Amino acid sequence: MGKALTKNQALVLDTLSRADGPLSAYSILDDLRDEGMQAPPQVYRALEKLLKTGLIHRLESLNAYIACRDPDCVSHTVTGFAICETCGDVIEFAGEKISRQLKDWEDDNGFLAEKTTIELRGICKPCKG
Amino acid sequence: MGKALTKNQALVLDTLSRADGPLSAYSILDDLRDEGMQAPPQVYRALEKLLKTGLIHRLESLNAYIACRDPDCVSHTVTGFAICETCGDVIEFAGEKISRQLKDWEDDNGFLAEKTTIELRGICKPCKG
DNA sequence: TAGCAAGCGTTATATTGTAACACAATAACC
DNA sequence: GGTTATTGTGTTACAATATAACGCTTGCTA
Ligand SMILES: [Zn+2]
Ligand SMILES: [Zn+2]
Ligand SMILES: [Zn+2]
Ligand SMILES: [Zn+2]
Repeated sequence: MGKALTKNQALVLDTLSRADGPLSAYSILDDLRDEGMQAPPQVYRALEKLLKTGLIHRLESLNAYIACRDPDCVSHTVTGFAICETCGDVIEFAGEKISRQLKDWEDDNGFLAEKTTIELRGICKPCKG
Repeated sequence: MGKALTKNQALVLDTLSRADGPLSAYSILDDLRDEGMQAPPQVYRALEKLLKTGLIHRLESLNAYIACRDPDCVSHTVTGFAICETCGDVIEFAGEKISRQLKDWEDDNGFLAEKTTIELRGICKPCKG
């Protein structure tokens, strides 16, 4: 049972859920000025919590955040993101096989991964036409 | 035939090559003050060029840069990095199989990746003991 | 020799992220 | 209940990362 969110956490999550793409911390802040959010630390603290609970993801190559839209995300070993450079769309994918390949590499090399980042930057199907 | 590097590009590459781990743009700048490097744009422009030619890599999850140490790096479809949170070591790996899995996903989903980021954050073999 | 592309040096600014502090709400415990 | 530990809050100030824009130089090359 996941803990209830605080007001700020709920606001940030709500903003990310409504957005149709990744948002920077500062654009979240701007969106929430009217709701009483006033300074970066408030946003960053909420983001940190939401990341820890897996409700959102951080896109490292964009310095941006996105709400998790995959219902079984938690069950995946790794989550990948395909980011369209043209329309900005982000597709979250599971990559079970990739996950296994990475595990193999880890086992072979004695590396224990705590977090895995997989991000593709390119052009999505609709944008290719 | 790769073009010769300019002075600034050579300086930046040299700094990254000597380093035993990833460096931030600003620490490169600090290292090169005595060599005449004075402001961020000079470093960033050199980094951009070196990235384009594949001589260095950018670690997205660290906002840092590292010299390529894999002799056949260019022949790999994707390059992965395992970053130890304890000692800071970075291991560059090839991931041919992973590359193929990603290609499969791309084909299935009509996505054309131009750049692929794979970064593992965790603990390396020596640090685990 | 004129034009062009790439790089350079510089200043200023934009963007992203934290440290630190005092206080408030919440949860845990006896 | 009352005490205490944990977590979150609001705030100010600042650090770290990255880019815009300008005018100039250099080396090709047509
Ligand atoms: Zn997810
Ligand atoms: Zn697209
Ligand atoms: Zn490489
Ligand atoms: Zn290590």
